[in-house]
Formats: sequence, C-alpha cells, structure tokens
Amino acid sequence: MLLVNTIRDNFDVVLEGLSKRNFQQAEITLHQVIELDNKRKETQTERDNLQAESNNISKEIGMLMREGKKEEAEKIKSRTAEIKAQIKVLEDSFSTIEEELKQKLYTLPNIPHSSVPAGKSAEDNEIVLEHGSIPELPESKMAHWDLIKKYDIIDFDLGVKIAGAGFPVYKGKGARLQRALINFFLDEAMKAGYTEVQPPILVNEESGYGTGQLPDKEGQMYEATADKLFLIPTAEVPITNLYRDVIVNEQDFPIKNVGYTPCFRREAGSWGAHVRGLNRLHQFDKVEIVQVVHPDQSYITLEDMSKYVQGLLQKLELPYRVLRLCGGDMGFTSSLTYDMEVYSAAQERWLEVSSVSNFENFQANRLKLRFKGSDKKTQLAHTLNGSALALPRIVASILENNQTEDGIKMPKVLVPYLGFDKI
RNA sequence: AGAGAGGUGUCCGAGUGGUUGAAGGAGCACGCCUGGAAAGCGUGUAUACCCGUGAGGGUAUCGAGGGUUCGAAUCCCUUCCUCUCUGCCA
Repeated sequence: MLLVNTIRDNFDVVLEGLSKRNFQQAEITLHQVIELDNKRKETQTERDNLQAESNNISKEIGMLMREGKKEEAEKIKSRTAEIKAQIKVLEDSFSTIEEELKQKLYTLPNIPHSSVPAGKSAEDNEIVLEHGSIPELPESKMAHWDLIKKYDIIDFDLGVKIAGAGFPVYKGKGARLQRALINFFLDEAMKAGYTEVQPPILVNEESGYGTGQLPDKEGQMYEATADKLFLIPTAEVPITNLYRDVIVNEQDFPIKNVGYTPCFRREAGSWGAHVRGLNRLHQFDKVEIVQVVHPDQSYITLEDMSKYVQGLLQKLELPYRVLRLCGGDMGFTSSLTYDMEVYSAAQERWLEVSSVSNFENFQANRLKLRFKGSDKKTQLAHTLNGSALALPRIVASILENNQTEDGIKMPKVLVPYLGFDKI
C-alpha cells in the first residue's frame, strides 16, 4: 500500500508511475486520496479536542467525588451529554473517512522503479540477458507430457481421479526428481545464507492482506470457507507475514528466509497447449526465498537474488533468459520484477520458472514491518522475494532438453540427490 | 469437542471503576563512581495518529471487537489465543 505522504510529496512521480502501469484515472484518484486524508486529519483534530475536554470533565468529577462533593459532581455531569453526542458523530465520520481512504489506497498498485519499461503486456518486457545454448533435439523429440507417459513418472489421469485436472501424481523416478529438486534448492539456499522455514500452507485473511493477495485476488486462491483460511498461492504469503507487526533491529538486516511449500492456484482462465502438461497446475511445488532489508539495500539485494536464481539455472544446465517486466505485466505489489525463463526445447517455448521482485515498502506498509534505524526512528523496511525455484516447468525443461534415444539424462548436480543419473 | 484457568509494557509481575501509559523488579541505554570491571547510585527506556517551525501538547492502545458509565486494565457481551483435565487423533 502506498503511503499518503509519498503521494503528497512525490505527486508527479507517483502519477507517472501509475500511468506506466496503465492505471486509469490516476490523477483523480490521487487527489481524492489527499482530500480524504485532509478530511481525516481535520476530523481527528476536532474529535481529539472534544475527547480531551470530556476527559478533563471526568477527572474533575473524580476529584469532586473523592472530596465528597456529590451535588457539584452531578451538576457537571450534565455538561457531558452534549459533548458525548458530538464525539459520537465525529467518531463515526472519522471511521467512515478512514475506511474510504483505505479502500482507495488498496486500489493503487506500487510505483514502478524508474528502470521499468512502459508497456501493456508480456510482449513489452525487456530481455536483459540470455544464457546457455538451446539444445538441438532429433526429429523424434517429445514434449514432456508425452515423455512422462513413456517413462511413467507423472500421471495426470490419476490426479484427476483423486482431485481434478491440474493435480498431477508423481510416481517413481518422477517423485524422486521432485524430492531431489526440493532438497537441492533448499541446500543451495542454505549455503547462500538463507534460514529455512516451514510455514503453514493455509493462511488467514490478515496474511492475505499483508502481502497483497487480498483484497481483489481471492478468486485466485482456494479457500477453506468453514475456517476462513486460504491455501497459499506461494510461500511468499506465510513467510513474509512472519514479519507482520514486527519492529526488527537494524543489525538483523538482511533477514533471509527460504521455504519449500506446495502452492495452490485456481487460475481460472486459459486452456490449450500453453497450459498443457506441467505448464500450469493447480498444485505445484516451489522453493521461495524472501528477504527483509534496509531500504538503502533493496536494489542491491534484488540483483543478488537475481544472480542467485541464475546460478541455480546454470547448475541445472538449463538455457535461460532474464526479463525485466514492463509496467503492464508487473504484479500489483512490485516495484521491479525480473522473470527468469528456461527454454523448453521440445515445446520450443520459454517457460517462466522464477519471478524475483522488490516491493520496496509497499508490502511493509501493509504488514507494519518496520525497523529502528540508527537515528532511533522507526521506519518501514523493504521486502523482496523470488522463486528459487518453481518445480514443474523446471521438470518440464529438464525432461525435454535432456531426452535421448535411451533415456533422459539428469543434471549432474542432482545425481547425488536422485541416486540415479537417467530416467 | 467438553469442563476449568488465564491473556497487562522487552521480559517477570502488581493492579477489580476515578491524575494508571499503567506500581515493583529484571533487562537494556546513558551518566556518576573505579586504574579497569563488578557492585552501587542516578537518569532514561512503547506504538500510531493529530496539533505545533520548535520546545512541547493532545488522542488512542493493558489479546481483538462491541457495550455499560461522567469516567474502564478493572463491570457486561462477542471473538481469538494459551494452559490444565477429559475425549478424539497422525
């Protein structure tokens, strides 16, 4: 959530940022926000003054009562009725205004970093770099959805029976590959200084608001309605919310957490070849890295995280490219996002396997995640996260890119985790 | 799930209607003392918002939300959480 003061002090920057995101009626909305905030302040001042008066009268009554001057106390009491009525009115309009203001602020996305290109859709994303060479496969190459059948390692039909479409069942070496990847990713993160956490995969509403899934995006999450809990779409939600309502010490920066969780997405929308096989699922596994850092450091951290993720892809020997997302394609809460895409050689497509984002203080503001600086002032921290990595498409590209006449070669780094080198 | 107990500041802990933002202690910070340290002494030690150039002032916050009252940490209701016993269960 944007700070009203940010909007006030950097009106033009905010306005420009919103237009980069193709946000409609930005200027009107921003003026409304400022106007509401002004009204909020006025109302609070008025209310506080009356409340102070009322408090003084109460104190007076208390004093008189102790001195045993009952009649005088009774006399003063009558004065309070009117004040109380006024307070009630102001109180009501104060909370109405506050609520309105909040709702308005909830509609405003984060302001893109200056390096974010303008643009409407994925086509306008900027390719930052490409790495690795695209493997040449024989004519007989198979897409992963055929490979998994051939080797009987992932079964979608079984998943349909148990849950529904988009809930695959991993079997035998397929299941081992999943487990190997998870362990590999966690171990790598640990080596890079991340602390592993195992959070709940159901979260309450507050957590959804904290990281920005709520309001508005409840449709993307599975909900356990009886308990008002949501299945997480990403470990970002529980892990970042670990720091909700927390004031951390500046010395504790950077805070680096990593967690493996299943992720659940309803993803109502598109069908077809692009979502075939492992390309898009309702349940998938992901290892997520999350950092909480000093505002001065967040862009350096973002680069670090991007490099870290790229390192993983290199170790897995997958050709990849890095995109800087344009304003139109970036997530609501992000200031700057890099997407990592691997090339899946049988589909002949780039598949997104990681998204690394700096949220600056947008999430921290909602989370009330702050730190005490050297000047003793509390201020909002910056949060970042990134997939490191999401499994299904990694699996897809490993299977496709490494297929040979006599099996699928596994990346060397995984062999110790797998206990085999070929499927 | 049933019965009971309880949730107070960084922590422990007092407080059952009237200067209580909250006694006391611990911790922490600073200062004094010391050759240095410990002990001791002194001072300070929440968050948010509002007013004010500033010093400073105001309002709210004792799990959360509502209510009673001139006045609530204290009374009532709802709700969440923790602990103990019983039940159930991986």
